[in-house]
Amino acid sequence: MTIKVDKLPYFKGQESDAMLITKKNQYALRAIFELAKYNGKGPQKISEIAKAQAIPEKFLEVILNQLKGSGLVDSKRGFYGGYYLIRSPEKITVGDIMRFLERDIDPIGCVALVPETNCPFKGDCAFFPMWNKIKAAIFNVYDETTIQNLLDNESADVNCQ
Amino acid sequence: MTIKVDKLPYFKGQESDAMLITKKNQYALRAIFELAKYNGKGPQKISEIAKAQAIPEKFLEVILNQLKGSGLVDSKRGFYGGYYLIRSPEKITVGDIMRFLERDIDPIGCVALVPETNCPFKGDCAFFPMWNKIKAAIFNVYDETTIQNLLDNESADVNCQ
DNA sequence: GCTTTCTTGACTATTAAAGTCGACAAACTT
DNA sequence: AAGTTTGTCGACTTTAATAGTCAAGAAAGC
Repeated sequence: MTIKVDKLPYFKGQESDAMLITKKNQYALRAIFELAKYNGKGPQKISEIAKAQAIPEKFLEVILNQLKGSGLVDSKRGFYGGYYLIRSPEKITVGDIMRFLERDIDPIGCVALVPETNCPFKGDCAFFPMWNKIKAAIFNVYDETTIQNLLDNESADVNCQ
Repeated sequence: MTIKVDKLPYFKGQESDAMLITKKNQYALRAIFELAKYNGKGPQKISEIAKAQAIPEKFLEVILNQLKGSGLVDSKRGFYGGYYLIRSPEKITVGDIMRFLERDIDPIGCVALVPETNCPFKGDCAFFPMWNKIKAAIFNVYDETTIQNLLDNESADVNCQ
């Protein structure tokens, strides 16, 4: 539920206990956030984004490549190549990105729909309404947060740095 | 974000991609839920709880033992031994349980408090308000859900079974 | 043709979480 | 008091998703 910090500066692998988001998905968000900074200023190189956001470069290659399927980013090869947004930061929500990243995961997300005979979760039906509420609450926040909002946060310098 | 079901009936290990909750914590919730069913009717054996909720017995031993530290459950050894609640189901919220289970995890949960020089997350400060909102939204649901509510769900038979 | 950069698929590594084991200590039975 | 039953506890092994890497190839521009 929290983002653990005690493994800094170089922590690998998963965050601990019930993290909200995988590192890969964090990287994806941060990459798009970084692209948004240079929106309209031509393609950004993977290596630049990786450096700016402290993301392992080779891993970022994989991630950005996948993100092309989202319709949010596109790329160009060669000397002046790189990645760029194809939708403006105020029209991209975190929800758009998260939904894309989680697209291959079962969209129902409910053991309640599993045939009774297979269902080892005798008590889970009772929990189902709660998990649904939580999921809705999370996506409510995701959907109301645009990349532009995040850029604004940074320039407002509300927190550290 | 979802609870993956395509590995049933016996899936081991983690759920996929950014699950809300670990299996261990799910087991803990379900164990307390099960205890609540027999609240006031004497101790329930680990083996019975394990069977009822399809939890690996030896693993459940570890979990229930830890839960004793929460002040929500207690145990008794011997022939008529087992576990039992020491607070009534309507006075236990999911939030109580989750907070206990996550007690050893950094309570601040914010990279923003890491000294700038160590901070590899150049963009994370911008994300911080969003993560905070989400965390609050989740615990809002957790805190308003009592174990009694869950029992009521089950008897209402809203979903499967 | 040379360099740069993205592309692609297959590959390996890591590590938290999941699950197990066995000797022991209470509590009750007869 | 001997013998069950059941919880206790620490150390241990296993698992599998996530994380991260590699190397050969294909556009794009100079």
